[in-house]
Amino acid sequence: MSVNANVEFSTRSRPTMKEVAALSGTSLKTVSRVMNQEAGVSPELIKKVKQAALSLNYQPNFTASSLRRSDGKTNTIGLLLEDVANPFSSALQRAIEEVARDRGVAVLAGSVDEDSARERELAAAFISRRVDGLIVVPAGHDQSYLQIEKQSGTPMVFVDRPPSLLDADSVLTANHDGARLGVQHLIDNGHERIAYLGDLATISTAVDRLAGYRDALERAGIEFDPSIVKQNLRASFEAEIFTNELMDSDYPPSAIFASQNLISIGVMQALHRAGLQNTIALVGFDDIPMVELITPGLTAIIQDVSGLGKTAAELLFDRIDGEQLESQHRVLDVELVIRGSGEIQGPVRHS
Amino acid sequence: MSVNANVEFSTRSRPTMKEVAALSGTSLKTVSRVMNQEAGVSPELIKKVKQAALSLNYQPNFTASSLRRSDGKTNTIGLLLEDVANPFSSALQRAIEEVARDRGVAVLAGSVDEDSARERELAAAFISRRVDGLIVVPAGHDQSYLQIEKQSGTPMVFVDRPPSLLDADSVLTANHDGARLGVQHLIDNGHERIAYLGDLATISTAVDRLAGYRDALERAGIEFDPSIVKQNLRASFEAEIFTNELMDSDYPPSAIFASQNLISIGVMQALHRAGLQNTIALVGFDDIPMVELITPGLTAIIQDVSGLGKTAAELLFDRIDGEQLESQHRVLDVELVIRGSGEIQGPVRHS
DNA sequence: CTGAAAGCGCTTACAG
DNA sequence: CTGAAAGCGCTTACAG
Repeated sequence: MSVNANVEFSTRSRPTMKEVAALSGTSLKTVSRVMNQEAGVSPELIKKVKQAALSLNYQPNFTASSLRRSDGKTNTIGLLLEDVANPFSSALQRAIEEVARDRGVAVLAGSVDEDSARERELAAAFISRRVDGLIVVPAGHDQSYLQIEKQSGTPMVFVDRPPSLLDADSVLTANHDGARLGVQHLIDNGHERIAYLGDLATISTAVDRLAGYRDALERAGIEFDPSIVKQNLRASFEAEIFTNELMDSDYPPSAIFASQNLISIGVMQALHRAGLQNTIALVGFDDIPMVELITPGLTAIIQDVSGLGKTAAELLFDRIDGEQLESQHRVLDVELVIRGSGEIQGPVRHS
Repeated sequence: MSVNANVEFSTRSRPTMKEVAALSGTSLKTVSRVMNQEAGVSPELIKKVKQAALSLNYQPNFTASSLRRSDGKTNTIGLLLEDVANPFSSALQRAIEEVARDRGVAVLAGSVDEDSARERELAAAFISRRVDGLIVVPAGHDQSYLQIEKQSGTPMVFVDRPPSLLDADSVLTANHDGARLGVQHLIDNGHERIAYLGDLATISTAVDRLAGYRDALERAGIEFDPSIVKQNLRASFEAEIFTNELMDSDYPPSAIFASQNLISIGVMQALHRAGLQNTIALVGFDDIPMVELITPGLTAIIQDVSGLGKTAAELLFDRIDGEQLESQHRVLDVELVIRGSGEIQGPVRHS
């Protein structure tokens, strides 16, 4: 049974300020004053207007007011994420929402899916809706298309990956240093033959992490061996396959550095299946869910995803508030969390 | 070094159709015709207008056009989720985005956090921005505040949980039948003493799953024992604690039904820590990530989260397109995925 | 303290 | 095929 069968299909159009004015016997301008809580309206008129608004169920039209208002703000920002469904993106979105919420700002979000055409479409869609600012995890390698938009006064902040061919704010993780730290940890535990399994070589974070890996090897005087380095792994199962190949090879590594959580998962699956999880050391970049249930626990380089989102949102709102600074570039530190997999000892004896 | 140091701080205001008209020597209306690809403009004028638009970097203002257009559509919908950061919500968001994307519709999303005040605030924020429709995972127990909005012609669809005190479309999972199926599976494997660990008793899905549990027991002639039933578990660690209590009790259950993935994780942690993961059977509602790495694998009732989002979005767009149907109520089937934890045999012998 | 007029950037409804 | 006028729902700038 319908709760309100009698009104089910009646569609009254939405009341306007003009109608509220008519019902309350005042002017449009007075209604506007009351709705915006401007000072200098007599208590009687305030009461009348509020009553009329209530009885008509008046709901202010924020898009109309934003069109006319001198600041032109829509109190809406746009978020371009890798994929709203992946844990990194959604943690980012959550942290940004938190900052936006406190300011009465709504958040438009979309998935770029590592597709530069999609990135431009989404940016255009948000711009045509006149968002007050943009937070972007870029997929393409040329953000110059946003130059005009930036000059037109739309603040924008890049997160996780820096913009290319565009000078703008960015908030990044210490990818190079983080990877170096992780590989250094394996070296400290007696490993020399350390494989590297990485993401798409077109993603800047993957490039930086590989550089960090090489840096750690170089500092320890270990030669770089391309045969135990694999990039462009796009899924856990690809990492699993390459791990199997490594283990079946003539000269397998004693340790693995996984540049990303999906890759860590693939490596762990391969090691578990081969019964090598307590033999081959593993350090991963990024945390994985439910890490407590797996033995040995994953030793990992953890990034501050909430911090990335919060910092990006704060920078963005500073710009929206009119601050005119040079481009800001923030780099957030990582943390090495020790859980067992990275402390499996390697063959090298340190004195 | 800045890529464009010379223009860094110059903020040109955004060009309007009027300016494009002036530059191209045509009228505002002709520019509007060209931008909207209306038929009946001479090729020469089209060319002139396009050139002028390009040289001014004209970007259409969709909010302004939506204010004037007769359909009034903003091509934006609003999503009220439990928490954009949780996997269920973000999978839902992703599926909805997919459908919206094909129609050129942008998605506003926000987290309700099981807070009914927050639910109303978010709904109001989206409504004041004149979204074309709302998809809601309700937290509160009274959605009558949306009645007026619904009558005003804003389509809305409820997902995962039905609306209360409001007649509207809904897309739900078969929670009762799914839970019954899971508990039935444990009974079929020889269990009679089956504990139930559930979420907040104010959430309708939790209520339905508990009812499904009781239904399965009743059908098998097993008496309901409140001492091994716990509701209102809000985190994995709470489920872990209660599992420990169960195991330490005088008459522990031989099997556990976990009504939700966070609870499954807590139970698994407790069982693993006690070394009982191959002794006590477990079936969970909802999948957990990385299930492949854990032994025994979690036997689970899997819901079609993408299907929920896709169906909800399709229903919503049907309404936005003007279909005037009675309220639609869809219920999506679940699947029992067998992975080992639910097939641990209980004490009862079936002939 | 209150309100009539103009205008935000567009589209609609008309007229030529 | 083209354009001048009016108006979407509001706020601004001004006058009383």
